[in-house]
Amino acid sequence: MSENRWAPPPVLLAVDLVILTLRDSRLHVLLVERGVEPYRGALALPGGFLNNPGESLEQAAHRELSEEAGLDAARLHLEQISAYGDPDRDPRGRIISVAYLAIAPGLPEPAPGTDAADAHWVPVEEILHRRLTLAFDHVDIIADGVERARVKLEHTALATAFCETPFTIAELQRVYEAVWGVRLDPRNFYRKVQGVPGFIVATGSSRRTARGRPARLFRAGSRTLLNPPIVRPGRPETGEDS
Amino acid sequence: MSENRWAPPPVLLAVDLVILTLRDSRLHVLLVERGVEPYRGALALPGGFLNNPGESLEQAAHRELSEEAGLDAARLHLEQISAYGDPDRDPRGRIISVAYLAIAPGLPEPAPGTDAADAHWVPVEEILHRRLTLAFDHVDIIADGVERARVKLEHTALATAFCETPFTIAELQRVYEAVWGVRLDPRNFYRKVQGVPGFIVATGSSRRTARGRPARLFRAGSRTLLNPPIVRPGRPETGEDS
DNA sequence: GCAAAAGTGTTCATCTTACACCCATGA
DNA sequence: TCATGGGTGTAAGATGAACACTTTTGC
Repeated sequence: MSENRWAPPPVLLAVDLVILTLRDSRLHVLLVERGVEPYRGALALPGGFLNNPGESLEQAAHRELSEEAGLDAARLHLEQISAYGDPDRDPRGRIISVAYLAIAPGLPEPAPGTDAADAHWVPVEEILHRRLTLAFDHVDIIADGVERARVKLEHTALATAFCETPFTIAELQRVYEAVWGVRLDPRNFYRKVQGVPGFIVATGSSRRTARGRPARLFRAGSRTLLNPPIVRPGRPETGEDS
Repeated sequence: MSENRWAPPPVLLAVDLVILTLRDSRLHVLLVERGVEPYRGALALPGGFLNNPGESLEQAAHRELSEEAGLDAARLHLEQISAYGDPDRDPRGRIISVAYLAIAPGLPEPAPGTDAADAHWVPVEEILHRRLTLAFDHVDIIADGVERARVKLEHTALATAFCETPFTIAELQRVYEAVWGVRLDPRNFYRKVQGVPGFIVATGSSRRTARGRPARLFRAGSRTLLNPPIVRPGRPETGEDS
């Protein structure tokens, strides 16, 4: 920290949320339609300014989670992605945004009549591949959040945050497939996840499905770090140099 | 973002730097002795307030890097770690700090007489294991930065940022050993790093050492993402659950 | 020649992958 | 009994750890 005789210019600080969930086996992010300028009418991440003098960044994220998305903040994964501070990222002036990644089990379309009435689940693929235009730098923030989720699926028990408790191994597999955008062999996946000590724990009961043999039910284990990791199928080699 | 009729309270924004390097085969971080309250006389990370209205967070980090550490910002690894915003992290008031991780090849002790005269390289181990007392929440920030470096050594070419160009494979191995705190088999390491396409490229020449066969010299390749990864030796299993 | 560090070959255990096969259910 | 998804066995190939061994230097 430098000397404090000179007063540094204050900035505004916002918290934005990348809320991911699985709907119909596809990865979705929650976006809200902006009611005010700038970017009025455009889709944006839910979020808001840090407004309580005593609240931490994480507490602000929890508050926005319930205010803007109507989500019970308790019992849901929340972690910081990054801070975004380009001088021209917001036309209103110098606004630094701290983005958080939240992950929730499949949720219904936000109910009309609430604060979250103008919120919608949008497939991540539409934003990242079709480059749907969003407000501010929110496409970049979503890309960073999704990449974070992709990486953490390998080494942490993050995938269970996408599932209701209890869940089947097939449901867990759909999480990996949707987030990574790959197909996995169900037989090998079955053994692989069971081979990680502490990852998932059998509840003892089963669940009947539309057809086929009933699936055993599991809940998340106490272990948050996975070893051995659940490795992502290797992307194709792109040989360069020697 | 919420409505803008009500003005949110401004906060002060600081940028702090976790500058890592290898000295004598041990991981060190650069710390400065604080000349002003609070924490006068204590060791702290180099950093300062965001003071130029038009500068991005990353530009501010580069500026602090040259002002406080006397480092030519160009050509050195710099990435954001996280934002830290606990309400009571700074006794002066509400100050949010965005921390950056910088990695540099072995550098001399900062020269007296410069802005960086009160800066010192401190072994990371002393801070993390002996829990040396630092100003603010800087121990946590260093822990996060070191953990980031540890993880990224596996999947990215970050290790080359610790080395001068050109470097030997043994030097690269010392980076992995110091950051991970492990011993690696030189023969297997030798082949492993050469087996990752694009990671390191032979320059064609060699360097004589004090004794022993001269080592081939390499420079960083164009590939930043490593596959296959350089895997960290498995930490011991801690069996829980089933 | 000897010590030391660089670099190579080889073996054995383990992990991954692919896929044949069996199990339990609804229709 | 058939179709379907859940779950098990297993063999071939790839990977990784351990370590014997060769190469090239300074002394």
